[in-house]
Amino acid sequence: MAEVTATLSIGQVAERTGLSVHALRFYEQQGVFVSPVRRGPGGRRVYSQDDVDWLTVCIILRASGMPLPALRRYADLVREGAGNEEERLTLMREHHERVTTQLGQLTQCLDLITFKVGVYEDLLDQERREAGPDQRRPSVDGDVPAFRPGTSA
Amino acid sequence: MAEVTATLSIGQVAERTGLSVHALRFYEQQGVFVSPVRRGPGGRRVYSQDDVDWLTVCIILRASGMPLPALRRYADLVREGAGNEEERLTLMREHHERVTTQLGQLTQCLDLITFKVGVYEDLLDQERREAGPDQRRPSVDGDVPAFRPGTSA
DNA sequence: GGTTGATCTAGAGCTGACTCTAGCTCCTAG
DNA sequence: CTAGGAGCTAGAGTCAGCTCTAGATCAACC
Repeated sequence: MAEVTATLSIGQVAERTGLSVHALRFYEQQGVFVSPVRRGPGGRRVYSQDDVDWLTVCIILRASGMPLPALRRYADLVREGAGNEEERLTLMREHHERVTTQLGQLTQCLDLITFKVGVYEDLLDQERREAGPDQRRPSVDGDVPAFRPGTSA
Repeated sequence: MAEVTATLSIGQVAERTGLSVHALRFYEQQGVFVSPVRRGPGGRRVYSQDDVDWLTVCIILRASGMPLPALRRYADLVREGAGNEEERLTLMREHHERVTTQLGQLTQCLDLITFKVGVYEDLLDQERREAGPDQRRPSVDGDVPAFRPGTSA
């Protein structure tokens, strides 16, 4: 047992995960950790590499919009141990769907932005080409040509 | 002038945009509309098709995480009329960046999920193949094999 | 005339995810 | 021995983005 499983303080974990110490305590209180965070002398939290690994997963899932309750649910299942893989699968598949939906929306948005950016670039280009400084058209009503969703390259 | 530019009540707009009437009033108060929403008899809001079109754009931008203040800023620029295309371009490019960043994160998350789903599917598959009902292994500590970011197909 | 039902305004309330504060305990260095 | 810094707990505060409520108005139908 010469394994010195590096233990980390809350500050160190904050530093290497990018979460704040506040957030770490908050996550703990929310039951996001698989194993209860151990305590060292003086009641201080002691984190293991496993904790950090788990947090890394949590951070990715959070970044993709998984709500904390779902994260807790997942942690609960993992904590329970083998035998509930179906539930974990369900949870992951649900999130998979959320994420793909989101990807769709983002892509649609990217279409829109690309379209708008193109329009404005053309406009500015044209302006520049057309004449020297100070040449203003009567103002296009509202916004440039309407974006028709699905009209992207 | 035989153009009967269909006018819509707040309820109708809510219905066809999917926003709540509350949200519509809130957006208006937040200055998200390009032209002030007109009022009909009795002070009731009267929306035009243009308003709905604009809302459609707003909804897409919101869905991709553009904050309301940015939306307002954009509306301000459009309201001002031609001449500020550079600013609009900047705004859009900024959002473009946010969106691509987000797309990256989501993709990373999708990798993770796909990996986990694969693991659980294999596990369940194996279990099913291995024997009839009730056969439980001593419990895999923590979670299945760690996910190494960037290990996806 | 009475009752819906949609709207209106102003403002309070809610949710999620943190973030911050106060007051206290430790540990370490000078 | 004391000063500083990191940590602790409990709980309050914040922010975005809505959502809901109350109390009033108004048009339309029975």
